[in-house]
Amino acid sequence: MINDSQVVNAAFRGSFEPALIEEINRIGIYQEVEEGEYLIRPGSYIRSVPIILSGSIKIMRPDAVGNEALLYYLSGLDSCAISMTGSPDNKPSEITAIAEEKTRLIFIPVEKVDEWICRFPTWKQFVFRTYQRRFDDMIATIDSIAFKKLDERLLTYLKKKTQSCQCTVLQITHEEIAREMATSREVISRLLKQLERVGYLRLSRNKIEIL
Amino acid sequence: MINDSQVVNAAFRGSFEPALIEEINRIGIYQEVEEGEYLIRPGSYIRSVPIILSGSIKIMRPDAVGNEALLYYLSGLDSCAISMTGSPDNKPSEITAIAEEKTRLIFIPVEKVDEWICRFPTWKQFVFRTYQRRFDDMIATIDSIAFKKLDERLLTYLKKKTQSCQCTVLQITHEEIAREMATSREVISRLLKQLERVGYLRLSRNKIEIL
DNA sequence: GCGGTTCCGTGATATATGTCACACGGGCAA
DNA sequence: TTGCCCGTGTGACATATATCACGGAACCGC
Repeated sequence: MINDSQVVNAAFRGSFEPALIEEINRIGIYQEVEEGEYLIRPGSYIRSVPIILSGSIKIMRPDAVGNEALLYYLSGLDSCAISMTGSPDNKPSEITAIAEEKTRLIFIPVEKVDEWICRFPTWKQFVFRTYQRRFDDMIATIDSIAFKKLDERLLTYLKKKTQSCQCTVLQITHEEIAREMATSREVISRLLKQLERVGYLRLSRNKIEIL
Repeated sequence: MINDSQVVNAAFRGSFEPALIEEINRIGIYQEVEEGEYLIRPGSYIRSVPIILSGSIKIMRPDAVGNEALLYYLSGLDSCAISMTGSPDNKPSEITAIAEEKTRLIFIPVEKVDEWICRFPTWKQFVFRTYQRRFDDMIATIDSIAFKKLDERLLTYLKKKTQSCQCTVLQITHEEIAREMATSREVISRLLKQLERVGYLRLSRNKIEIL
C-alpha cells in the first residue's frame, strides 16, 4: 500500500525543489476519483486547483441545451489552468471536469498557488507551462472544429484517446463520442463503420478496437 | 503633442502602483501601429509582450492552406496571453496579430514580465487577469463555432465589432468577414443580405451600417 | 469618359451534416 | 423462455454550408 506522500514525492521529484514538495505534501489534499466521476460541474465555485498525479481528466464545455464540446484532456502532472486564477470576481465555473479513468490528484488551494509563485521558481515555471499547454490545446481544438471535416476530427479523436489510455481498445459508446464532438450518434456510427470497412478498426458493442 | 510617458501614465494610473508605472516607462518600448499592420506573424519569435494602450488588435489562427480563424480581440489595457510565457522551448508563434485600427502599445520584454510578477502585486494580478480573459474568450469562440449556426455567429461577430470600434458603421468587406469566420464570401454576402432585408443593417460597398 | 479592378448579388448545384424512423441483436432480469 | 433496454446499422430525407459561374455596380487612375 502506497501512502499519499510517497505518491506525491514520486510524481514531483525532479520537477520541484524539495521544499516545495514538502509544502505540497503539507497543504495539498490528496484524492482519488473513479472513472466517470465529476470533479467540477458548471455553476460550482472553484476554490482549489487540481494537479493530476496519475490517470486522466477530460474538460468539457457544455452549452445551454445539453450539448458539450471537448476542450482538452489533462493527464500526468498537468493541471487545469482555468481554475488557477483565483477568479477575483468569483464567477462560478463554466466547465465540466470528468475522470476518464481512475485518477489520483492533489488539490492546492488557490491562495497557495498564488503565494508559491514568488517563493518557488519551479512552481512559477509550472504554472506558466500549464497555461501555455492549455492555450495550445485550445488552439488545436479551435483549429480542428473550424477547419476539419468530421471524419478527420474523428480520427484525431481516436488517436488522442488511445494515447491517453495507453491502449488500443476503447470502451466507449458511439453516443458518447458524438456528445464530445458535438454531433449526433448516427453520424459517428456511419463514420466509424466507414473506418471499419477500410480496416482501420474493429467495432463491437461498447468497444472500438484500433488496428 | 502628448509624449509617450504621459500616455503610459494616463493609461496605467489607478491600475498599477507608481513604482511599476515608472519601470514600465523606463523599460517598455512605446510603439504606434496603423490599421492593418501586422504585429506578429506565424513563425516569428516572440521576445516581448505587447500591452494595448488604445486601439485594438485582432488575434487570428491561420491554418496550412490560407484559412484563418479569429481567436479574440485585444483592446484597452489588454495584453496577449499567448506571448506572456517566455516560451522556454522557444517555439515560434502560431498566431497572427493585426491592428484593427490605429493602435498604441507598449512592449515589455518577457524577462521583465516574469521578474515583475514577484516585485509588483498589481502586475501579478494583471498577468493573471489577462490569462483569465483570454481563456474566457477562447471558450466563447469554441462555443460559437461548435454550437451556433453561421447566421447567429455573424450576428455576434457584428456586435463585437461595433463594440470594439465604438461605432455603428463598419468599414469592412464581406471577404474579410468570411476569412475571419472561416467560411466563404458568398455565404456571408447572402446572410448579410438577409439581415438587411430584415432591417437589421444597411449595406453598401466596403461598409455595413448597423441600425 | 474609359478600362480595369475590386466588391457585391444571386442562381444552380454539390457536399456534409443533422434528423427521423425503424429494424436488429445481445444481454439481462424476471 | 420471454420480454425489454440499450447500443448499433442503415435508408430516406431535411438542412446548412461550400463551390461554381456569372453579371453588374462602385471606385480608381488615367
